[in-house]
Amino acid sequence: MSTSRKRPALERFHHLAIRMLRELRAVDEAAGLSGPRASALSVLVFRGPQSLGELADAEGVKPPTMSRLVKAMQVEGLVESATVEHDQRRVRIAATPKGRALMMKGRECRLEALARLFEDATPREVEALGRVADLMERSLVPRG
Amino acid sequence: MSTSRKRPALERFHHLAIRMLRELRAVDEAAGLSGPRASALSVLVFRGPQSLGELADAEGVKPPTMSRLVKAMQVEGLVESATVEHDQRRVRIAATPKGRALMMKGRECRLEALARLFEDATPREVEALGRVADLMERSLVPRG
DNA sequence: TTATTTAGTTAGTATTACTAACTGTTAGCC
DNA sequence: GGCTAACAGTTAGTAATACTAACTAAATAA
Repeated sequence: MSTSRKRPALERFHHLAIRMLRELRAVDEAAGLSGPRASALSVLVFRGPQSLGELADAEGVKPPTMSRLVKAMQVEGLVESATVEHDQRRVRIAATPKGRALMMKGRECRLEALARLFEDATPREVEALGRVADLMERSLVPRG
Repeated sequence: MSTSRKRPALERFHHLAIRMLRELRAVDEAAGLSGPRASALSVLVFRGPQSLGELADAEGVKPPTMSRLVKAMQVEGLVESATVEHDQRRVRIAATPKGRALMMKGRECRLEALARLFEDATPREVEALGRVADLMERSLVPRG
C-alpha cells in the first residue's frame, strides 16, 4: 500500500484513538481504578501471578515504577506478594479476590461504556473494528 | 447490532489501541515533545490562537493544568501569550514559529512511525481504518 | 455602586514515570 | 569453599501531568 494514500487515514485514526481512550480512562477511574492499576491487575488476573519484573515488562514500565504501583495496590488489598521460595530475590505478585472483583467490575464498566459509545455501529463497522484489531495485533511488537 | 457480538471486538480494539498509543507516545517524546504538549501545540497551530480556557477545554483538562503547561511551553519559546485588549481577564495563547516547527516535525515523525508500524497493511485494512475512524468520529462527543 | 460572575493563577497534593544508587540473592569460576 | 558477576527488587530523588481549593483581577448585572 502506498504511503501517501495511507497517511490521512492514519492521522485521523491516531487522533481519534487518543480521544476515545481519554473518555474510557474517565470511566475506569469512576469505577475506582486508574488506568495503570486496572491494566496491571488484568495482567495478574488473566495471565496469573507474575514476578515484579515480568509485570513491569508486560506493562512496559521500569521495575521501580511497578514496585511503587504494586506497593500501593497492596496497601489497598488488591494484590498480595511473597518471595519465591527457590529464588529469594524474586517476588510473586498475585491479585487478591478483592482485586480480581474490582478489576472485573472496571472491565465491565469500560466495556459497557465502549458498547454505548459505539451503539450505533453498523455490522460493517463492527467487522472493520475486527479487521483493524487484526492489523494492530500483527503490527505491534508482542510484549511478554 | 447486538451487544453480545460486538463486545469481544471492542475489548480487543481497546486493548490494542492502548498499546499502539503507548508506542507512538515514545516517538513523540523522542522528537522533543511530550504528548500533552504536542497535542496542545497542534490545537494552537491548526485552530489558531486560543484563550487558556478554550485550550483547556479542547484538551479535556482543567484550567490550572493548562496554565502550567502553557507556562512551561512559554519558557521554552514554543508559545506566546498576551492579554486580550477588550477583556483583560482573557489570555490569548499562540504558537511561535519555533513551536509550530517543532510540532510539525513531531507530527511528521509520528506519522512516519505509524506508517512504518502499519506498513504491511492490506488495502482492505486501510479501508477498515477509515471506516473505524468514521465510526469514532461520529461516536465521540465533539469537543471545542 | 456594590455584588456577582468569569478568567486565570497560585498553592498544595497525588499519581505515574524516569535514572541512579543501594541491598540482598544466586550463580559462575578458580 | 570463597570471591566475583549478574540479577531482582527497593529506595531516593526528580520531573511531568493531573486534580481541588483558594485567591486575584476584570467585567457584568442589579
